Amino acid sequence: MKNSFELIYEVVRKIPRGSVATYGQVAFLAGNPKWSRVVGYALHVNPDPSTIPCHRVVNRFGEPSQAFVFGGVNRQIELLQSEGVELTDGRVDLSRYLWDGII
DNA sequence: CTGGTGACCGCTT
DNA sequence: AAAGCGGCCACCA
Repeated sequence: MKNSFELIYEVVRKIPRGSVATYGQVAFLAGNPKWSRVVGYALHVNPDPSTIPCHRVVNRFGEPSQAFVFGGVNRQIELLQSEGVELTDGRVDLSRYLWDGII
């Protein structure tokens, strides 16, 4: 019996490199579109940041979370750029880099 | 044990 | 069309 967090972690772990997914997308793939909040908390505990690319998860506006205490809010932008994701005005073009969910 | 909060989103009026 | 509200899970005090 997997907890909701496990499902969320698995979905986030499946996010391909060079693409980004939104909390709603992860929540939907996890099985419940209303888990968007749970997704945020799941990444908050982020038990394994090495395997869980939380930096690839952005809010609905394509911006990184404000409370992203991952070692610096800018850190996330740096990581995304390092993967090849183009950031526009601190925002990600969801139309171009939004993960289709087709792995 | 209970209450409240949190990296959010979708729906209703 | 816009604005406001609720909802789910887990952890903390």
